Amino acid sequence: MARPSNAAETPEPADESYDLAEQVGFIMRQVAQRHVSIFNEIMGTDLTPTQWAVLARLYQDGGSSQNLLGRQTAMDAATIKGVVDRLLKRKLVQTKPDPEDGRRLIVELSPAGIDYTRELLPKAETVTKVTLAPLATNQRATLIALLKQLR
Amino acid sequence: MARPSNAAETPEPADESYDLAEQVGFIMRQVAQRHVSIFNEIMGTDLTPTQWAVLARLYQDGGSSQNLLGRQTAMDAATIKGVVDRLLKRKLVQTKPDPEDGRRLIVELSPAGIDYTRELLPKAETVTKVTLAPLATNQRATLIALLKQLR
DNA sequence: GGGATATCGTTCGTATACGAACGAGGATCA
DNA sequence: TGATCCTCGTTCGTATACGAACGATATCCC
Repeated sequence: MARPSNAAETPEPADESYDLAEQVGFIMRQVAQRHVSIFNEIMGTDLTPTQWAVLARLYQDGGSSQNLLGRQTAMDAATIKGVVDRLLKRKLVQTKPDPEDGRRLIVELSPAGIDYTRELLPKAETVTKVTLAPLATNQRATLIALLKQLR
Repeated sequence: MARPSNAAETPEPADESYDLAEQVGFIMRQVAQRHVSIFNEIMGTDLTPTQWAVLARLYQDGGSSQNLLGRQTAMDAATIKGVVDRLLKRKLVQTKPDPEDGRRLIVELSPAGIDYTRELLPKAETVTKVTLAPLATNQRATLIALLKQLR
């Protein structure tokens, strides 16, 4: 059986022209999948992209409250909690209450987490390089610029 | 506390230059989040982007085996099974064994699924339009072309 | 024919992702 | 001070996402 056709109906040009494979959302999902695959190959499977985002952000800026950390790494409160919990279990981060705000939980890298992150930084750069490898240098800049407009 | 510094160590230019917010993977995740948010607003919350991908693909091409359907919609065997199961529960798709291959399960739209998909197609096009709205027309084509090279 | 190999669907475990609801703590303002 | 509103962290439920392992079925090839 081919695509459900209805010769009796008035043709709707808009409907006929929809091709899943041409939609930005679908293409982006595929690109993201390739990127994660590259990430896993290069970084090793024991760390996820999301977990790495947290480590990298903490390495750059030092500790912050859990919610703020979530905002900085593009995760909502429920998601960042799970990620921080798993990093806590691996002793890569540590937490303490904020003395100035009883609601806040400060999250920061543990000494082991600092070392671990520093070791992985070159690999993380490689991940980006390999992901963008199919593009020419000027194309890479163009892509990043366009994507930033769609955030 | 700022970023963990080590004045005593030899500076590593590569490490110092890593900025999470500038990595393709991170930016793409943010763009994907915005896209899903737009999708939910326009389509209504009762259908996910992945479920929609299955409906749209089945509408375009008719039924196919569950595994092939997964490949066409960029999902692995375990993921497509869950999606098909949920669409089955909502009676938007139906399945039957492949008479020519005892291993295969043929998945196709139900009559209700065909109607439902047809109704949603214009909205799905709007999702893409709104997602790309911040870009000029020629920029949209450029972005799609670049992304396709990174699949 | 029959054994090696590959594919298909299923299940399990783990990790995002996020809406919704909740209680505790903080800030604002009358 | 106290009522109101906001923020923060937590928990629950649901839906991807995918590696790994498994049994059933096909196919290949000698």
